[in-house]
Amino acid sequence: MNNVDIPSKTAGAATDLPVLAAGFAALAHPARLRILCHLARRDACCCREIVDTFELAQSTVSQHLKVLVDAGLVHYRPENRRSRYMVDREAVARLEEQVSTFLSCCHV
Amino acid sequence: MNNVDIPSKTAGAATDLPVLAAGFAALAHPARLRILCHLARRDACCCREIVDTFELAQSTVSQHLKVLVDAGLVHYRPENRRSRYMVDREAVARLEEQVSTFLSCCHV
DNA sequence: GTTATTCATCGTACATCGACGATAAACGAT
DNA sequence: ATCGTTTATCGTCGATGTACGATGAATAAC
Repeated sequence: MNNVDIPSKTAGAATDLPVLAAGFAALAHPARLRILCHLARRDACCCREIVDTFELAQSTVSQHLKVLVDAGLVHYRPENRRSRYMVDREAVARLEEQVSTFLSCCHV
Repeated sequence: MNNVDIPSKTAGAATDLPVLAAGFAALAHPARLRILCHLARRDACCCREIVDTFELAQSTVSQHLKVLVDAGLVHYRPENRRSRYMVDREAVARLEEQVSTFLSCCHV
């Protein structure tokens, strides 16, 4: 019911719509897009650096980061003082693939 | 501030992050993904047909359709009795392009 | 030990979402 | 004219999102 067969080149990859929708939701805020983009430029960031970069309270940034981490798009490792956030590039690539597959099926 | 320069092949296409985030938001619900997919299969649909297809109240479907229309992904023309909903395939293609551009910039 | 820094989490306040039923308008059919 | 169908919109209710300040824990520096 929540799966869609997609005529893709990658054989038999059905798309799980709730999962895909969750991915979209994680990206549905400009601040998170900016954060993700910022993370992608550097290799790793601590929360503080992002707070300094954007004009947001530290708690707000922490929340946005959590959303990205929960969505699996960002890696998180608590380090000594600063925590280490890193784009999970494979996950982003995977999401891009899924999004592309889904959207191209909608404009063939 | 909300624009990101992306090293894309398509020259000079800066991405407007609030706009992109709005696109993501429109797709951030499984029901809307299913509706969009359904619309893409048929050429055009009335609201009723979608109501019959999915187990949702008519008002709910109408709301979801409105979101898709407001996001510019679906065309809307009120016809005699039934209204006519149609995927705007160019808009979807455009969004796919923007998403791809943004996401690939995040996993280079 | 004390202090400063960094961070996650909690609580709060407000806005928005998502579902539904009810309703009214438009229209075809009788 | 009346009835049934289709649809958009309104109101409501609970859940979720978004922002912030406050707080406490961990740790580096002194």
